[in-house]
Amino acid sequence: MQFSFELKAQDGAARLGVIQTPRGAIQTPAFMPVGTAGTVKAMLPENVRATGADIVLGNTYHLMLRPGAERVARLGGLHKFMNWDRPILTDSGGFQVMSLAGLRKLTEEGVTFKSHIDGSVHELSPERSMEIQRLLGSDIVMCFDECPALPATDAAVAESMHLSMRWAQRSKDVFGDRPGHALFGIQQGGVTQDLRAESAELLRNIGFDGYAIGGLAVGEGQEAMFGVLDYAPDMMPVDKPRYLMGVGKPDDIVGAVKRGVDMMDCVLPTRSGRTGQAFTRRGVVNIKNARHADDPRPLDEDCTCPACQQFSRAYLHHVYRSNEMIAGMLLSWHNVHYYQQIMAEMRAAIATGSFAAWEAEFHALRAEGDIEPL
RNA sequence: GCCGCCUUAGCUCAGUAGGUUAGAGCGCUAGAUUGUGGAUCUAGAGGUCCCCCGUUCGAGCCGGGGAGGCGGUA
Repeated sequence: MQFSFELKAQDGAARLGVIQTPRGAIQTPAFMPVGTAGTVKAMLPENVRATGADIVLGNTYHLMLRPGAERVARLGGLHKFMNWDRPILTDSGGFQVMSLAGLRKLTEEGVTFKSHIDGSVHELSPERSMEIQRLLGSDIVMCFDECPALPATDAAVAESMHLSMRWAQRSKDVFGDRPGHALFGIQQGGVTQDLRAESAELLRNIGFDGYAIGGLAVGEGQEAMFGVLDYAPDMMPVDKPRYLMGVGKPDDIVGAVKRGVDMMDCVLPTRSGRTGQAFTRRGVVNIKNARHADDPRPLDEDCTCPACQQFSRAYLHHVYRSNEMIAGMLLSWHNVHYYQQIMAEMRAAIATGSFAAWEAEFHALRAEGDIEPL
């Protein structure tokens, strides 16, 4: 089976679709939990799947350092290795070009990293990134790019974008023809419309299976990000999936879907889960806060996840404060479940042309705030 | 009973020749976190320096007495 995308419905700019891959379908708009090092941290694959996730992420840079792409390949590929037989999207390592800025050297050829684990030196280039993602067995491969931190000058953003576009061409050249596997280009250009348009055109000329919007949620703020999303999705081919990388908080995701984004990923549900922050319909709950210590009520009375069905806020507070591993497990589970719940509701709303009404209710419930203290 | 050591933030402890507003780590109270360095960062609250008396311009610090704790010894 070939990789394909079918647009099934549209409601305003919001799109309902389905991506077909040999490893299963991905209903869009889709939220993709992040499993950087071959695990959606603190969750079993079967439980990630049960929340409704069709696809998870892996990371080129982290898996390259440990356990090593060749080793994963020898062991049968990333899907078998981490026991997730559905689609996997792998980030190219481009984000680490930014997040590990202190540990790397950037040239036209690529990036030299000093391992944060043992200091060993590793080279990452478009060619090597493609090879690693092939060895991992990734279903959706991302071009190797540079994700500049914002704010930055237009000149710096333009120079970085042009480098990423040259790397995109090299990525495409090496990726070649791999039936059933997709290669996504990544638009850059910061918050400057002209640069975004130029980047999109360069990517369209190369031709990809999907188009990502990169370089957002890196310090520009939600208003600026939505400003870009007001025009960036329309710069992409209508018949290919559009992937907003690294976003975001629940209201970021709703705003992105509203503006025509089909796919998103973010570490927040799992990272926040591990650090005591829960996302609910009524906003954020910091379970570490002392006010939950005696609260027998669930995190969210309307939620069907195990954390909410089987445990009290008092218990979640206790296990978090006691550094018990189940705290990160339960809160991650809840957060991923909540994110997938939102996605399912948005897909249903788009299908029935009621996205605006759904969105209004989403914001109204959050405006009410968390449940009253006891 | 005697001898020695100890007593400073919730806990474990620093502390300057005797000199403004007494510190640290952890804990506590909150905040941040967006293609995951299981990371990190930010802010805040909290003190009868065991008690009393004395010396001194000035005592957590020096002297005396007392209380409590730990260890040794008879």
